[in-house]
Amino acid sequence: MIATARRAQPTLAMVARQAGVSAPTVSKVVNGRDDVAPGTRARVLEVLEQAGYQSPLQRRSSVETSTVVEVVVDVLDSGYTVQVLNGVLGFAAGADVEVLVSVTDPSPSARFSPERRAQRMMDEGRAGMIVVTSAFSEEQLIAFRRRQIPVVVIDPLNPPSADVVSVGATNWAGGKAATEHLLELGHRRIAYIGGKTAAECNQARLHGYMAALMAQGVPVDPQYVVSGGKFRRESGVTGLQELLKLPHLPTAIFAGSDSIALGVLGEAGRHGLSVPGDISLVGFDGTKQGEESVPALTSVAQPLEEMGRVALRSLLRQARGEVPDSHRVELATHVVVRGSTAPHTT
Amino acid sequence: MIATARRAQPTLAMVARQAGVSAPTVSKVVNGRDDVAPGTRARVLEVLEQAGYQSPLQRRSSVETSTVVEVVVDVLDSGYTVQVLNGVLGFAAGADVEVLVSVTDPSPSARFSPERRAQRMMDEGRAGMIVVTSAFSEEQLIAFRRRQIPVVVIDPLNPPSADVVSVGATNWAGGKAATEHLLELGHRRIAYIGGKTAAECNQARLHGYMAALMAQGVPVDPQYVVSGGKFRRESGVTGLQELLKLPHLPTAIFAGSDSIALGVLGEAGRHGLSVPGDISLVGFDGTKQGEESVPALTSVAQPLEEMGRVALRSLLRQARGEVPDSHRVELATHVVVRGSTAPHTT
DNA sequence: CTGAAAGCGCTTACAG
DNA sequence: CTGAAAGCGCTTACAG
Repeated sequence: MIATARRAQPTLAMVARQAGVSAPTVSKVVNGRDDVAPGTRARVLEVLEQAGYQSPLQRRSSVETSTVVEVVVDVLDSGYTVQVLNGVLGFAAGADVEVLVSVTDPSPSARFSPERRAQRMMDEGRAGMIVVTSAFSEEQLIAFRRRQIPVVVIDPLNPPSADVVSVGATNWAGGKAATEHLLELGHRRIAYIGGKTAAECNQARLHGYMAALMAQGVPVDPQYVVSGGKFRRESGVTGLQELLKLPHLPTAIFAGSDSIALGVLGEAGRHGLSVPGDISLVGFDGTKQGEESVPALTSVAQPLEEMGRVALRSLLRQARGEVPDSHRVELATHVVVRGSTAPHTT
Repeated sequence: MIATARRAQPTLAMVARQAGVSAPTVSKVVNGRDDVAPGTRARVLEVLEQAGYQSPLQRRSSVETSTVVEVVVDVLDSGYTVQVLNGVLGFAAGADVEVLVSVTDPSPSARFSPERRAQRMMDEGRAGMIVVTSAFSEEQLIAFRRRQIPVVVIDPLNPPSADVVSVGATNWAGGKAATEHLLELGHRRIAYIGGKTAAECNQARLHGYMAALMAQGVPVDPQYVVSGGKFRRESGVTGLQELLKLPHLPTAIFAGSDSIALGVLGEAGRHGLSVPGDISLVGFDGTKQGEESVPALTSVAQPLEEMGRVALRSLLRQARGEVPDSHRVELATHVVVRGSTAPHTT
């Protein structure tokens, strides 16, 4: 598909002629003066929009200004976000793009409401937005698209609509591979401690886990499936506590995230359980924290930096007016075997 | 001190009159045309600079544009940088400031040389720069200041000159407190595994350690002072290996950073040494990683987020033309006692 | 190389 | 509320 050839930039005078008013009147509308009749204003606004009028400031900034993309994150605490951001930053350095990081405003008073955010992005001539948070609703994301602001969502909680470009990882395949690894080690009582139940990625991991068990003819025991609150340590702590109440402790646990796995690891230590001696443990994400824990965590690595890179590349393509090949890209996960898993001993 | 009252923005015509040339000539200089005699160009440039001429684009952007500060980091791998950045982001959200994160270009070809960076910051009307890397030399930092670009350095490796504002932590006091903690637990053979030897903060920590020992009449044994390469895991790994060669293993180790301490922790495990059973271990920084290791690390916490906040506040003050109270601020450290230290047993 | 003249795009002040 | 007229700040085309 070929980008529409741009007509010459319309001037105030051209807009005025087309709207059937004088240049000063258009000037007033553009500058938000209030001495314009509502009907006139509406008509002028329409022509302005339709003609794609840009003030000289806007026009220049889109030419001379460096490209700035905005990355919206919840908070930079998890290794997950940091690694995605690293990927974005890495690609940005090579592409001569600058990266603005903004944190989702936790307060509901919403100084940075999506509305204001969109307006600001327009004003500042930002190239687009990479979303690494679930703070934006589907409708909000689509609203950005309507304003022609390119958006890419990283691993959205809900199945992404075709109107929003998203980058994720092969969660189902990863969950399956993690469970297969444990099965190969001889484990049969394998538990899953999940993250946010409704999250698309959590469901995919859970179903990958179930698929692996079923393929081996191992029945899925609902007692061994613990839904966590979030993809956080606490979920691992409470998750293991629940499992400890069961008559038969599982011999292996697949955790929905490295954070959860690290929670399990800490809690196991507190109960005198050895990992991998008593319990084999697999995480998900492949974060640095998991790599550096003792024992180091076997984990399903998501290519987080790669996801950041791909997100930025896709965003820049959109900004150039290219149509993305696909509105959804999933990058491969792979199991990294480290010290937290061992063969099942009877 | 009162900020100088601003004169009305000079126009091209005013500059032209003052330089004794016509407006078109000034226009050419401003726009970098090459049909201007070198002497004329030099004279015009001087008047432009002295008069503080801004193009209409620059003028508006400093009024209408949101405030953007740039944070320059080496790479977002260490918890240290991430936490400082979190502090900056937190304060930024409240102050309606946007944060641009840029990574020090590792390649020497230097697409982002300090020169180009400074130019870009001027062009884009950035409010200033927070530096969390040692990639800039003292001279380069001062060069930024000369161009009126506010700069704040976080915990510089070298003692900061009075021309550059810096924010750090009380490293000496922290090193002393860490060592006192170990002394109170009854330890006497206490080693120090340091980071970058020449770094100001490393020296301060080392000397705090020595001060604590000397105050207790414990001789400083040079064998127990291991200079690490960097503030990284590897230094802890090799540091412990060196200590293991000594006839008497220390009963406690004060590491110059949490990363080093985690390196020690891992290596200790590999040698069958228990922490804190055989060796008590104290880190420095108070990072999340240290908090989440098993056992959790006793550490000298730096108020990293606070440092980020203070840095941004100071930067914004500079940007407003206020003179900082001090060119150097050190925020208090404090020992957080966790599982990696225990009383000395004989 | 330089600058008087013309021109461009927008805004302002004000008469109706 | 509207717009003709004047003006502002900058740029362009070109004569010298």
